Amino acid sequence: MHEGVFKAMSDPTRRRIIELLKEGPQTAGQIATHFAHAQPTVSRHLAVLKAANLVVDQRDGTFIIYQLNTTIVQDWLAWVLEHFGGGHGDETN
Amino acid sequence: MHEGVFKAMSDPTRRRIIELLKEGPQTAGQIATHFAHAQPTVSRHLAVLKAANLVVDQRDGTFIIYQLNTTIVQDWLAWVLEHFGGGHGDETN
DNA sequence: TTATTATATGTCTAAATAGCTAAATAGTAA
DNA sequence: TTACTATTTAGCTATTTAGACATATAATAA
Repeated sequence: MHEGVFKAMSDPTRRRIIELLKEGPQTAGQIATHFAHAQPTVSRHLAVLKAANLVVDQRDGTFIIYQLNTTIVQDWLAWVLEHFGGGHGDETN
Repeated sequence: MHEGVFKAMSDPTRRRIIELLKEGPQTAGQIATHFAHAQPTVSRHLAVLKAANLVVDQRDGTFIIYQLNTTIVQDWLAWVLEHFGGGHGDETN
């Protein structure tokens, strides 16, 4: 269920993209300027984030605007806390 | 800093090992019985968790007992919450 | 010493990953 | 239509990864 999110989160570039998008939606090109990578490389990372449903995209003319899917991020955080936080493992049983 | 932890967390088998160890220390062999994988495969996963400092091991005769490094798990959770939780990105600045 | 048990490590294979350049696509405008 | 811009996709390479089996190591016991 959260497998894709974990995989997406395992890459530092993608984590930075998520942090960037926390400050607001951005164009694929704008996102790419924050990295030393070639633009297609960043595009691939965006595709991974999109496949994990962590971001949503929306075309505006020739631009494609990426936006954080806050719900998924929050759900994942809750799941992570439930499974690895706390102290004794199964307080929900 | 948390790169190793993210990588370790990205594998489902390792996540299950962490969940198992939340219930208490276990022998490498005991851990292995919970999975369909060959013993060396589980041993390799334990080595990854150990490299990420997520677990600590301690020999007891021929056995090696693995234990969760709760501090690292908590630190990672705090870091994840700080970076991906909340709503506006840089409340710590 | 030898034998046995528990675990790790060597070595290989198949699959996945991240990076690149080049080419394709989608939209806009002349 | 052509031309231009923004972005994705194709195709490739190098690296990493997870899995397996075989072998090595470490501790104990006889």
